[in-house]
Amino acid sequence: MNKKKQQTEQTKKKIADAARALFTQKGYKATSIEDIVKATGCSAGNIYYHFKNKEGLFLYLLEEWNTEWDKTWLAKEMLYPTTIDKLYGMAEHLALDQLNHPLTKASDEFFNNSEKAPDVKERMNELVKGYLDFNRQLLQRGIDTNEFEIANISGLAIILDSLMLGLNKHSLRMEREEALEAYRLAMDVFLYGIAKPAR
Amino acid sequence: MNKKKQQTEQTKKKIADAARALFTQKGYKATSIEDIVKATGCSAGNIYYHFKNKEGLFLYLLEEWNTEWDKTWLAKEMLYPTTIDKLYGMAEHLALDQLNHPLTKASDEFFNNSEKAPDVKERMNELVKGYLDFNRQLLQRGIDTNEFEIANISGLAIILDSLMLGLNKHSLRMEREEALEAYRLAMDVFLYGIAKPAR
DNA sequence: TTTAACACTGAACTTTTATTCAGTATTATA
DNA sequence: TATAATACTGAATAAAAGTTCAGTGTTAAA
Repeated sequence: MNKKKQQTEQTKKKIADAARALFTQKGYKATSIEDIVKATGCSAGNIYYHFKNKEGLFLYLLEEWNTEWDKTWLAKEMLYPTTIDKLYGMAEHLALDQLNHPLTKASDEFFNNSEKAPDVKERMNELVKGYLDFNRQLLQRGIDTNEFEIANISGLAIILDSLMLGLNKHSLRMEREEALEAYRLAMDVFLYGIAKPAR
Repeated sequence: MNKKKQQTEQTKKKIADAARALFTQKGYKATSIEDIVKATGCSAGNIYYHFKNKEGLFLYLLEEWNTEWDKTWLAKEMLYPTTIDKLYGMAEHLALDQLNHPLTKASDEFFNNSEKAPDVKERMNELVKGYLDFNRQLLQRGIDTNEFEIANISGLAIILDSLMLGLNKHSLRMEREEALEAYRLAMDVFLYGIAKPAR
């Protein structure tokens, strides 16, 4: 019962790796099963043996990416004492992570496609809710530690997510150092703004 | 020679309007000619009579969108005396006019997926550069009028664009008032930040 | 060794897609 | 009125896409 499980894991990973690269490069819709077949060397039927369908394959990649991000962040979070430090740390983490896994381009396309089965929509909504919850918690901690003076936590969770979302797009055209700098600057602005203090 | 020209203009506009809405909502690849046929009520052949092909239709929309944005903003800009006012005005304008920024989503997809002519790519790059130039000019004015104290104008132009870009994505799931509020809040943050002043 | 579960193939099937074109109706021109 | 140009139809075409499934070889269980 070992060699089979091992084989399954191996090909599932092979398919996932190829699909991730292709979705990243070409986008969701423009990546065909045939593309994945060519990239992996295995048959179309085999892909459907391991994944329910194209949508399921993509959602699998998103969720995998998500849990991976959570894991690495959890290991990093301890290093930052204050919430402000955490925000800069998160920005850096995102900047670096998204250079390696820029799946967001395809997921934007995927998300904005209206006609989806309810279970697919459910999984998508859970993903977005996860991001905002994460931000809310972070901001709440900053309030608790008296670092921020904000009332509208939910609103600012969206602002923060928007900032990171948009910045990711631009970072695709940047070098590593340039992207890091941009993310740091974004956090500067998020925390301190650009207007002159004396008003 | 009048009734025909008028008719052509009318149906061309009808097709463009429907296509714009669909591309915005569903993205480039996911919008089919059949979708546009259903939305307009005219035939597929008619679309190809007025536009060279799907790509040509999309490029037409991009160009039209660009000139339209410049025109409307130029008319509005006078109303806002300070640069800070201009920024809030721009945010409101973006929040309300949902035909502007949402198209960037489709154009990103279009730009990234298209393995097509380099002159098309060049035109898309010019568009992005145009936004950042616009932001840079706005920020420069704010510095000239002593409203801001920023050094890294180019960096902040990207931050501002990122904020608007990301916020637009969230605003698709919002009601009108909710979206307006979010854009206002975004500008608050951009200008004043969220950290406590006394530090 | 026999049986059953599993991993996989690849061609066939069904939809969907962009695009074309022969033909029709309407309008302008001579 | 006759002719040419224009605006449009809608069915046909052909390529590409996602998905399925009967069948094949391999591994685990009895």
